[in-house]
Amino acid sequence: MPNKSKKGNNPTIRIKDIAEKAGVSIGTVDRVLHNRGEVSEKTKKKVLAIVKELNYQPNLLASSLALKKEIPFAVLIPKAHDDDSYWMKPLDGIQKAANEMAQYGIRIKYHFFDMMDKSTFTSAMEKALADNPRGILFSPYFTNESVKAAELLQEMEIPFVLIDSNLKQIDKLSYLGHDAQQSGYLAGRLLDLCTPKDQSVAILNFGKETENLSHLKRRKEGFLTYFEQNNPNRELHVLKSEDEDVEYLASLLTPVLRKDKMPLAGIFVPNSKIYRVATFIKQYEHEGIHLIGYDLISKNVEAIKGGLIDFLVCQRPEEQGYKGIYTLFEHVVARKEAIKENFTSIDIITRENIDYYRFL
Amino acid sequence: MPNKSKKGNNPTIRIKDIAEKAGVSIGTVDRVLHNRGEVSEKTKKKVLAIVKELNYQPNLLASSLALKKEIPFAVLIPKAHDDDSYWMKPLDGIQKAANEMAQYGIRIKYHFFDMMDKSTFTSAMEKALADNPRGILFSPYFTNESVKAAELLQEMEIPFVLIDSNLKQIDKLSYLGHDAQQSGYLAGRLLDLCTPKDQSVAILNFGKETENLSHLKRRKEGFLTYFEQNNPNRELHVLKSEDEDVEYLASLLTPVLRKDKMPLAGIFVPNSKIYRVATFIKQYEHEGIHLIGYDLISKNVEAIKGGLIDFLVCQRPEEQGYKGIYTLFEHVVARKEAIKENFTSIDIITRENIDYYRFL
DNA sequence: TTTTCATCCGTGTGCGTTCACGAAAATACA
DNA sequence: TGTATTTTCGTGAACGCACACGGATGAAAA
Repeated sequence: MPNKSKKGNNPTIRIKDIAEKAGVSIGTVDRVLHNRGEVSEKTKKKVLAIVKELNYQPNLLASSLALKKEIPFAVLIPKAHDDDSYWMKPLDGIQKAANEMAQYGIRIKYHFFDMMDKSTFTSAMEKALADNPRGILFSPYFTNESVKAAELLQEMEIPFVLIDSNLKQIDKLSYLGHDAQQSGYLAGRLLDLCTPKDQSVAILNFGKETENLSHLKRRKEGFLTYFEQNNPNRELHVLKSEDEDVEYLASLLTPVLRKDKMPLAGIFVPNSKIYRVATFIKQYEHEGIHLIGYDLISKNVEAIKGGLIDFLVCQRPEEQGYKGIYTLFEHVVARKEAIKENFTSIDIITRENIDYYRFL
Repeated sequence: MPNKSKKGNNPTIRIKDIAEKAGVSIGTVDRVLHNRGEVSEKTKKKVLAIVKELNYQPNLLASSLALKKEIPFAVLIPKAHDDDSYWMKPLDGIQKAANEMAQYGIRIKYHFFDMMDKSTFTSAMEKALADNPRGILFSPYFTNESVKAAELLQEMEIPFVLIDSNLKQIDKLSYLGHDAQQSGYLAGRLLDLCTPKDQSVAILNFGKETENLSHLKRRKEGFLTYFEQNNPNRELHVLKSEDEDVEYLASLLTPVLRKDKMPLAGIFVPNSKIYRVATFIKQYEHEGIHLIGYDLISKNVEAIKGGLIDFLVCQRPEEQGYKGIYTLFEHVVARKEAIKENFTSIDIITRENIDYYRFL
């Protein structure tokens, strides 16, 4: 009899069904499927043909039940300075994925590196490799070191996914992140939209900032490109703050704000530090200046709810972490193909919709 | 020996472990866990205590492998008029969930009803109930009929989740949808932001529109509330178009557009029909009017990319479908608790970020 | 012909559950 | 006390798959 397992109309085909149709035993089919040899070319071809014909889909449940060994994954991301840090967020997503996949034997080992110190990245990667992970998720924060690591991983045939930033030239399993240039472009659009055309806008970088430099650069490019293409007459200030201190900010911004002909109407900060500017705006009572920044860290959330920040651009860091692990899982356990470049959406957050952006 | 299954350090505890510790057989433990009687109070308590002590987590894989019977779910949503219809989107999400959960024996039966005809809802619900589903996902499009159905489902002890609209007073497993009022409020904010304060804005309803009326009402309320609270001096036109025809629209809008003192600067349509207005704007060359509407149906996508629409508010219908099924699954198979009111995010879509809103 | 060895393949066991079946223990009734 | 019931429990076979082990076959070497 074929199989009457689930009483559904379209019977699920099992290894046994293939075996019967091919006139061999399930052991043989198994050897073919995992191609671990010990089977003649002839029967191998026959089996493969039938597998294809019946469109056999292995039962993941039974598979990982039988295959009772662990599957170690490694995660390599920057250390979060505190609980409000950006890098807590991918971690949340990763942990959620880890919980869901514990059933399938997935075990995740975390390694953190210091964003100030390249050597910690390399040594963390070495530690990660020490326990022979079946897959790695990491953030290629330091480009050179990451390229080297990626090449090593390729040699060792360990699949890896990148989150947050991309290594374009490298053949990874997948990249999960946002399009930084486009997000800057979007920020330009939003700032342009909400400020009078005859006033100026500024982009402000924090100089001490060591966060993902290539991202910052590309966000800035996108922002500037927007005005080039859509409003070239707009006066633009490109500012750099050497300090995060409010007094320093005041000394930097006040001269720009004072200009009479083209007063400053909006400020864009291409990372999560926008809340610093919000603090300045509040302390010095400059309400009315429009602010756009990045990321749903709690200080920013507070500022946007208080009406100090107009827009936050959000790159779904939790989703990056979650999907990153999920992609590894699907590749290793379910042998599925992955999407090479998987851009997360660029969310526009305002005071009005922020409460509905809770990632679970 | 305890168990050395996964070679992990913290051993997964199995039914067998509980049985041994309680001095009974696994059959007994099983009976206790599924409390299907035939076990004395005394041993039941003992087993339960040990289950709790060891924090036993059943192995879903083994469970659904052994439990080879099907789990039928029913889905009850409005019929999509065509492939570009809004109601295709939740369906996509539902189907994605269905594929993932086929492994666990989940089988979904679809029932569609006509948005013009209440009786089709009732009869579809009857059909759905006919094959004793273990869970139902439906859209309570017709409130009265839905309340009745919900009460029936409660009696029959069939868990159900609602998508798209909510039945507040009803005790459902979960509601998945957006906050309609707040999305209208957000639309007000956006339109206010991108139009000069001394010009007027309009909200336009299509009269023939039979789509989810309570949603439309609440979106409108939110929109009006925004202006009441934030810009009460703004001139507001509340329009109703009896026809979707461009000529009719022209006859309706032209007088409003012509006003010299407070020319019309923006139009809000509280549903996916905004593309009709876009067509009108283009044909009658009224570029410069800002448009805000709902939903990523392809006609709207086209219009937003062409620069005719400024913003689309998106309620993630695919996610509603996906999560709806997922919630049922978790409740029925994994016996997890669900979140009663699960609002999806209210996404702001512009020409700049639309390409990154592909749901998979 | 018998022995040796490599190649190819089938059988059987176990993964953690579920559930039917029937046996044992406890209780009822005579 | 013995028998009939009822209650309570243990046993074993699946579910689909992975893999170890050993058996069969045929060709080459003795």
